[in-house]
Amino acid sequence: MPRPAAHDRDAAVARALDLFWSRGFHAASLKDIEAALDMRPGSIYAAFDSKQGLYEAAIDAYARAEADLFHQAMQAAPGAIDGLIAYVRGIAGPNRPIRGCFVVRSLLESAGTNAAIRARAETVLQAVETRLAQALERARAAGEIAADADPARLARRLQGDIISARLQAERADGAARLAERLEDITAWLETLRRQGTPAPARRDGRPPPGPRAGA
Amino acid sequence: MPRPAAHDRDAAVARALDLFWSRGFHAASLKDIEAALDMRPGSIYAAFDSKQGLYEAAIDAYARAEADLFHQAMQAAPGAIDGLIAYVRGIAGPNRPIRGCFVVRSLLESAGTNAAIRARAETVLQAVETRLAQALERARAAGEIAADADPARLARRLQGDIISARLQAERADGAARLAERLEDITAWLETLRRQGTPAPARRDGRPPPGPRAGA
DNA sequence: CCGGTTTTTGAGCGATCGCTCAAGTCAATA
DNA sequence: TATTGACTTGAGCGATCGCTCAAAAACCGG
Repeated sequence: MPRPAAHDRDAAVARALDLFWSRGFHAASLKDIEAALDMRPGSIYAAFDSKQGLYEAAIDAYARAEADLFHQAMQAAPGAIDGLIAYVRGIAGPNRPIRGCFVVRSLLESAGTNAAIRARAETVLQAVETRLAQALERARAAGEIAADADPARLARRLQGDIISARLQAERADGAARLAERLEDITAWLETLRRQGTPAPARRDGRPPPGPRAGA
Repeated sequence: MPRPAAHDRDAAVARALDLFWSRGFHAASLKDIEAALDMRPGSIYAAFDSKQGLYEAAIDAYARAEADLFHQAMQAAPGAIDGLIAYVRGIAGPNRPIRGCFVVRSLLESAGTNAAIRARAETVLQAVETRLAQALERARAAGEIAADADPARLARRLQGDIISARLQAERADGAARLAERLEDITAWLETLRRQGTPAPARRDGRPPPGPRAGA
């Protein structure tokens, strides 16, 4: 009975993400958006309510894509540290943009002006941090890294390092800068692994001792 | 003969910096600027040519202030590594804002929209990197860190870590996050120092061997 | 092929944007 | 104290902003 939508919502959000990623929220005008999505204002507002609604949809899509990449890397790897290394290496993998993290860009731009976007960006960053902490906790439980390592703190550092590496992609010669920083991160992860127990299996039934501050 | 300016240029730029720092370039309207500087449009344009001119003046003032802090820390310290540690600690010192780096914010916001600001931000980042590399080279020459360390690469990593630490200040509970990350950086600098030659003085007249990749 | 429902269109709304400039203000000189 | 000339003021410019809505278009079930 009804007329079906002429546009593909996911594709539209993907194009919006690309636009917002390169121009930011304020500098991307509705004229830009109309051109990028090949949609007229009425359709855009029917589908996304507002420019901000579209931006939030873009953040969500980005977060989902990032989570997928993470879980793919973890699932394909034999151990948690291997998975983290694969994930980090994949950041400069083929078909991946040489750009800073979109969520970080969102957080900075919205910091003093838009509480809703800021909150969404924070939530995503927190979710990533938790994901990393869980992987590191798995690595600790499996004896891949030191039994007294602090997964939560290590996760904060790892996330900071990844964000920082990706930020370097925004500078001149960004690809080389990004690659170098990713190398440093993987080297650090290897260092963590070297501090684990040589035999991966637990030797007794007792849980490992409590955490200490990260290296 | 002429009427002297009623406003203090440096104070005006400082207020503009604070405004741009919290709202960014696009979201800071001229109404906001008029209020922050307590100046009317005519005076603002007579003094700074354009909103962008004021922004560039703010970047320059920020860069100068950062350079001063760095040189003060280096001058007061007995060695180059001590100076770097003091500088890093000072980032969370009293009277210092709990905020991400203004130049990074500028780089990200201007990336896809404003080549002039982007170039200025890049130039400042490059200058900071060079400063750090020179300090690390001094540390290497003095035997404070390993003779085969790569000051340029270590500088890129150190700058990335500092930027990343300051970025954490933009998140919830930013002060604690910032402090933790700064601790990690100083711990890393101490590690570098432990890899230097125990006796600080050069043992012969020959220069130390060439650099290798950083730890 | 028509009637019913939904989507798309695009002109254009009021608000705000960055910015200009003629008039007014004020301090230093003569 | 009158004159001079730079600085300040603020109304308001044209352009653009995000957004609305009535009309036209398009698809589907009957």
